[in-house]
Amino acid sequence: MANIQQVAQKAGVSVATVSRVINHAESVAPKTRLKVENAIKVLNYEPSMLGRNLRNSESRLLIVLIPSISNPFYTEVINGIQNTAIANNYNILLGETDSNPQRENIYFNMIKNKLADGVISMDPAVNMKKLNDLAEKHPVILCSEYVEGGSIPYVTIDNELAAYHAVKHLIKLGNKKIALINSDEKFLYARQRRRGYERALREFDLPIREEMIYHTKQLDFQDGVQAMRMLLQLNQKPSAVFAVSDTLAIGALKEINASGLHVPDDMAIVGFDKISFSNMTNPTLTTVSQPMYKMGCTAANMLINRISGNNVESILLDHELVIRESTMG
Amino acid sequence: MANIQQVAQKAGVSVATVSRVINHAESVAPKTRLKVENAIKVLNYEPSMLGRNLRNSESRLLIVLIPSISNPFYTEVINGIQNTAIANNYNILLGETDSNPQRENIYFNMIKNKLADGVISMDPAVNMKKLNDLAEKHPVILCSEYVEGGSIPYVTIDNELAAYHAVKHLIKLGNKKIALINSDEKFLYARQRRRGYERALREFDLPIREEMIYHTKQLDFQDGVQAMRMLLQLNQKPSAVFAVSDTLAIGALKEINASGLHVPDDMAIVGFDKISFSNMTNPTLTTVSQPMYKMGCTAANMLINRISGNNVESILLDHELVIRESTMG
DNA sequence: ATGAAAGCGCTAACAT
DNA sequence: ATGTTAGCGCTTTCAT
Repeated sequence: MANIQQVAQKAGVSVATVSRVINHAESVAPKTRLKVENAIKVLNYEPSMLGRNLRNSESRLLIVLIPSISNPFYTEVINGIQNTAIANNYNILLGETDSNPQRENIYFNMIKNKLADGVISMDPAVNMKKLNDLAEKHPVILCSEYVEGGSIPYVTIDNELAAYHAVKHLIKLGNKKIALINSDEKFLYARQRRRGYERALREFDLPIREEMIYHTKQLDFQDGVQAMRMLLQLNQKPSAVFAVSDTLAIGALKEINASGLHVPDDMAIVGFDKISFSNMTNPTLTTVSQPMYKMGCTAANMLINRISGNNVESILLDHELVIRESTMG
Repeated sequence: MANIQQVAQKAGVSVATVSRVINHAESVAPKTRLKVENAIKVLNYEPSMLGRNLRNSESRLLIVLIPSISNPFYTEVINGIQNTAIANNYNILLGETDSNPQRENIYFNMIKNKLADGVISMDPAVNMKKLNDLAEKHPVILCSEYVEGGSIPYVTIDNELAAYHAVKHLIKLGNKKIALINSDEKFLYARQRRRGYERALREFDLPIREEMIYHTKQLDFQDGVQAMRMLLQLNQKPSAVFAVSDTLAIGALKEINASGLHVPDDMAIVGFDKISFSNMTNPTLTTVSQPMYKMGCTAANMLINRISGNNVESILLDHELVIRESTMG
C-alpha cells in the first residue's frame, strides 16, 4: 500500500502538495494537480486514516451504545443514526453492551483514546456516573432513555403521556380491569410509563391494584409469555393488557392464544414501539409508535453538533397510538 | 487529555519506560513501575489508540458487512462475531450497506486506509469483483453467502441439503403440491435452496411447476405476504409452502390466516433461519435452524487467524430441521 | 503555487 | 533496567 511519500516522489512534488490535492485545496495549479492525480491512480494510493486522524485528532467515528442488537426497536433507531452519520461523513461503531459494565468500558475507552469522537447511548442500564464523567470532556447524547434534570442532552418521547394515551384507549373501550406488563422500574421509562398508566386509571376512577402490575426482567418475547401466564392465573383476571414493549406484548398475545382466549374479545392488548413484526401477528397489534428513525437522525445530528462545539438542547418527539386488531372488538 | 510525554515527565522517567509499563513489559523495576502508575492515575491518562495504531499499523477493528440490520438472522450471527472479537481484543464495526455500492466503498476504503484490519461479508449483494480485489491484499472472510470455487474462505451451511430436508419433510406429510417462496436467484443461496427443493420433488416423482415458484425482491415480511397472495390465486393451489427465510414465511403465514385458511390443515409451511420470532407466531413455525451464533464465532475466528497471517480453510456447518406447529397436522 | 519541516502519540531498536 | 531516538502517514505553518 503506497503512502503519501511515494506519491509525492512519483509525481515529482512535495508531500504537502499531495496533501493539498487529496484535501481539495484550491491553491494547486491545474497542471500539478493532474500530475498528482495520475500518480495516485498509478500507485493505487489511498490516504491512511490513521495518519490523518492522528494529525487531526479526530476519527469521524461515532459510538452507539445499545443493550442488545436483537431488539428491533434499536435497529430502526440505528438506521436513522447511520444515515445521518454517513451524510455528515461520519461512521458509526455499534457497541452492544449486553448491559455488561466491562463491555461498556471498552467503548468509553475508545472515546477517551480518541478512537471515536462521541457517543450516543441508548442503553437504559448504562453506568450513569461513568457516562457523566465522560460527558465532562467528550460529546455524549442520550437517546430514548435519559436522566431527568441531568446535564447530558437527550432526545426521547413523552413516555408518561404515551402510556396515558394507550391506557385511556383501553378504558374508552370499556375495560375496567387493565393489567400493566412493565419492565424493571429501575429504568426511567418504566417509571414514566407506569405513571401514565396510573394517571389514566385515576382519571376514570378505576382502582390501581398491585397484582395487576407485572415486572419483567428483560424485554424478550419469553418475558411477555411469562408475564401473561401469571396474569391469567389471577382470581380477578384483567380484560385488557398494556405492555411497555411490543416484544412483551407479542409474547403475551402468544400466551393468551395458547390459553384458548380470544383477542380482543376476551382480552384487548396494546404494545409499545411499533416494531415491524407487530403488524404480522394474528391479530395485529395496537401499539404506541415511536418515531424511531427520526429519533436516530435527531440524536446523530445533536451529537455531530456537539462535536463541532455547538450547544444543543434536549428534544421531545411526538408519539402516536396506532390502533389495530388487538383492540378492535 | 494527557499524553505519554506528560506522564513521563511527571513520573521522572522516559516515554519508553511509560510505554513499557502500559504494555506490561517485564523489564521495569517495581519501583519505577509504581512511579509511572501513579503518574498515570494522577493525570488520568489513557493511551491514544491513534498513536499506537499508527505505529503498529493495526487498528484491531473488524468490519462486518451486512445488507440490513433489521433482519434478525444477521443479529444473531453478529452476536457470535462480536463475542469472539472481544475475546480476542478486537472490536467490530458494523457496516450496513443496504446493498448500496457507495456504502460498500466506504467500508472497503476503511480497510485500505488501515482503519480496520479485516472484513467479514454477509452481504449477498456485495460487489464480488471489488471484494476479490480487496482480498488480494487484505484479510476477508465470507459468512453465510459465498462464492463457489472462489478464493475467499467462507463459513456457511449446505443450503441445498437443508432445503432438501425441509421439502422432503413436507412430502412425507403427504403434500403433493408444494410451493417455493424464493428470493432473487442472483444469490447463490437462493439457487442452492431451489436445487434442494427440486431434488426432493424429483426424488418422489412430483412435478416441478414454474408457477409454484415465486421470487421475492427482498426478505421482508411484506414480501412474504405478497408472495402468498399470488400463490393463493393459483388455479391449482399448493397444500404446502417452503419459504427460504423465516421473515418470508411469517408474512406468508399472515396472509394465509387472513384468507381464512388454516395452518397446517389447509396449508403447511416451513421457514428458514429459526429467528426468535418464529416461535411467537400462531401457529409456531417449522423452520430450518442455522447455527447462527456459531457461524458468527467461526467467521470471526477465521478472520482473526487470517489477520495473524495463518491460512484458513472454508467450513460447512450443520443445520437442523425444527418441527413445530405449522407442519403438525 | 509550492516546498521544508515540525509534530500529532506512540513503540521498538539500539545504546548505555 | 532505563534512556535516546527514529519513524509510522499525515496536515499545516511558515518560507520562498
